[in-house]
Amino acid sequence: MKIRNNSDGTVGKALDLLDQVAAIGRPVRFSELLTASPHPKATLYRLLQTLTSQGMLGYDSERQLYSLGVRLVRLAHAAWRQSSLAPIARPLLDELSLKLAETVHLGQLDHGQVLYVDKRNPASPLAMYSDAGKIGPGYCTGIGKAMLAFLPAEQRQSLVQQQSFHRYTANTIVSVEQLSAELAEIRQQQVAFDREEHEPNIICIAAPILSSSKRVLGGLSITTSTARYTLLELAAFKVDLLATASKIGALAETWDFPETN
Amino acid sequence: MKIRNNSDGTVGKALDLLDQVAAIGRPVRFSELLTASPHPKATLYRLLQTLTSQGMLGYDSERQLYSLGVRLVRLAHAAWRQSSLAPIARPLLDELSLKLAETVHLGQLDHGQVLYVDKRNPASPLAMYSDAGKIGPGYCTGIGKAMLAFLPAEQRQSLVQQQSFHRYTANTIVSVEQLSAELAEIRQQQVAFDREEHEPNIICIAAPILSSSKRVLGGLSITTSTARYTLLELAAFKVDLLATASKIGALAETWDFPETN
DNA sequence: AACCAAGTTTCATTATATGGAACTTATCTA
DNA sequence: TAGATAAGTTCCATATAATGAAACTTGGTT
Repeated sequence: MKIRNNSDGTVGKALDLLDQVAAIGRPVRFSELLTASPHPKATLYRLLQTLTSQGMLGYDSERQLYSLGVRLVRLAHAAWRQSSLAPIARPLLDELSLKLAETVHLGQLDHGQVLYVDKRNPASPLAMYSDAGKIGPGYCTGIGKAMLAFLPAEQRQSLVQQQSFHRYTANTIVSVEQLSAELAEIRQQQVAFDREEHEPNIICIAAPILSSSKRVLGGLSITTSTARYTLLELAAFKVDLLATASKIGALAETWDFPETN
Repeated sequence: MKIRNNSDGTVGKALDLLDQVAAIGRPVRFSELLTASPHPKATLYRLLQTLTSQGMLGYDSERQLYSLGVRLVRLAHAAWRQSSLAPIARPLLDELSLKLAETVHLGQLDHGQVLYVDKRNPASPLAMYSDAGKIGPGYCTGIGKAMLAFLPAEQRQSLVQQQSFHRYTANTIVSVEQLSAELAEIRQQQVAFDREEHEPNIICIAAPILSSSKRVLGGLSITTSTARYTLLELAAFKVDLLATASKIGALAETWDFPETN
């Protein structure tokens, strides 16, 4: 899963360390990091010092625990604001979610995986970082497959190879061949389906968001459960889905950022 | 405002560059970054390459524009999840906001400024300057003053000195002396008020969130407008505010992070 | 076609990161 | 409580990576 082969010098090492702390998912001691670290004690120690002093990590000196720092949240807020996709798509997500009364996701591609950047759930309101920022597998989510399908052949094949397949359900795609065939099908259909491939009873229809030059900017999906709709019925959302996806793509292109803030 | 004196080597330079891109607030060209950069062309170029290859920056090759990268959003999501404050406080914010029917903010201290990490806005949404991930001044917001007031003396004085005062309204505190006096008052009262110091007609009552050892973990505020309440009436929320703040503080201490994810 | 600006690569030099080992706390154990 | 063990921190010669002046390439303009 973690294919970040090229080191990119010291900066790369520092950022990998951030990932390591993120992956653990809770505040962590020096020694715990050390056992899983490719670096010797002194090197790891200095990397942690640097990141802490920079605010990328927090350090609880009472308990001697490192955790991800507040500077990340600040930077991510700026990232979200200046992404051409998320702020533009907001009103369109509202509209789509309201019209269909179903959950809508907006995602972007991140190293072959899906990064969810926004979500609308008609029932419960959105809490910013609890939903946005989550990642999901590329090969067994609607958005993931939709985005992969419309990538340039070379990049697509490379990312397909990199998927680390895991059988979440009986329907999960678990081979490069299966996935490639599915992606070809998606290119023809213009939309991707998640046929309970990631979670039982959860199905979705998804489309890529493309620029005018057909570059993949992101993906859009409508998610529901088998209790509410069959896959066949879900296909009826195709028109609305594609319309919204192309609107977002068009807006993202012409978007001029506000002069100052 | 930007007191990040120590360079911390290459990693520090790279992170400063991220801040620079964030501050511009929109996708930006190489040359624009170069004019504002302390580094020569080649150095800046390689820093950008590294950050882009690491996913901390995105690069639109068609338009030759750099922007903050998706990896930041992923890391911030993890930061939010593993912060001891935000996930724990969630249900309590809901409860408080619902009970009082007013806007509730949760903040943390970041270099003397307030970083808002969560927000609850019941039915009537007041349009104002705050959202998760946003930062606000420490010296003229309720949360900021509440947190500063309860810091250890040495740290408090240092941060008070670092504030760059700007008179947003007629009531804004604009000197170190005024602020120090206000903070002393806040320590006695246990709560801080924002008396239209940041935005006209916006007032709030705020309290620090403290650990059992009286360390400042964050701040909590109830915000409203002068159209709805007077400052005096706002003081009636003190009991509920302090109760919720201390509940959050207690929970944050005992919180055991889930084993795995 | 010649020019200019923006972006990219090169390479010798310099500065920085590295990591083995010694050292200093904390924590456990008998 | 001493002694032992582990965890965290500092040191310093060496190796490695970052630097930046300059040359080069690319794309656009007159």
